Amino acid sequence: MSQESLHPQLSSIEIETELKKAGLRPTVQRCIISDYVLNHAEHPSVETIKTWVDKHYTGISLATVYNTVHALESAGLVHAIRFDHSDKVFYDTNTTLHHHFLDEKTGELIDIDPDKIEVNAKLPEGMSINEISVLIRGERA
Amino acid sequence: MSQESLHPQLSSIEIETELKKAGLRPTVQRCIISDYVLNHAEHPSVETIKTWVDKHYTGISLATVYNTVHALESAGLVHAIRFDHSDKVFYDTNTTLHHHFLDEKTGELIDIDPDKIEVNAKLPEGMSINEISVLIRGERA
DNA sequence: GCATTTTTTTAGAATCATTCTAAACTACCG
DNA sequence: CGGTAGTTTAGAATGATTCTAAAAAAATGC
Repeated sequence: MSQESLHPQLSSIEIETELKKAGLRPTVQRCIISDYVLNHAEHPSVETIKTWVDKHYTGISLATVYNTVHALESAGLVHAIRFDHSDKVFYDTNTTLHHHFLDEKTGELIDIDPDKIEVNAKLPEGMSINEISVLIRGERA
Repeated sequence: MSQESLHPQLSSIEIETELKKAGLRPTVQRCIISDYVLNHAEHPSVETIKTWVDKHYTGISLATVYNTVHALESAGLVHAIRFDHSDKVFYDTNTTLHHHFLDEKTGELIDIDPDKIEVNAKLPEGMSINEISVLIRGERA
């Protein structure tokens, strides 16, 4: 599936090396949180992460969840995204350029591969483009 | 300029009728705030609005600024937008479909007319499209 | 290994944007 | 006018996030 290219599933062991490679110490807490965020969650918010963590482990503080997502973000493993419809920050595992589809019925957010969307922009003189991101709102059958 | 089609400049008198037409009482505070938001500001945040209001008038409360932008929003005169780079809500005067250009150097946000950007999306089966919005990040010379 | 240094985790306090509340005020309608 | 409904207000409450300072854990050096 094309899902695979968007969310490469790393095993728990790989998480540890992934963190190390990114210059982050693979502490217990970080491994737990990062495994969830990078391998299992879909655009989670901090709230989502904390809820999941609390259900499966004890004694991981909210501050650590924040610390960890910030560490992942600075390391480039994750991307903070925001949308008009919510005041929450979501974290996107997919740090390569891609687009989003928002199901307006369910609120579900789905990654769209960049080669599925073609954008042609005629911008005014002097505007240079670094990045284009598209949000499509709609519904899934 | 194409600016005109995006930000129709209403005179203060028209503001009053505009508010009435939208079913909002044209109170003194609302006229002041709405005139700024609809006629003079560019994608203001509540903070921006409050700062401006405080500089030009006295005794308008923060709560009223919030109340007013919410009223404008429910009336469809304004649109709340959020971007990855900021945790603030911005209000967009232009409620018709359009796109945005974000100058990554200055943080300035510029409206882009929809006919300047062509989008071709090949979505998976069963996804219907209600609206497409494009954000271009780049720099202006 | 053990002592030292550095980084991480933590609980709780602080902050910031936003919403709520309840009382005072204003606008509109007869 | 006088009453009713809508609006404004200050300040309290909320919710997300950041900060703080101390305890814990990990890495480093010998």
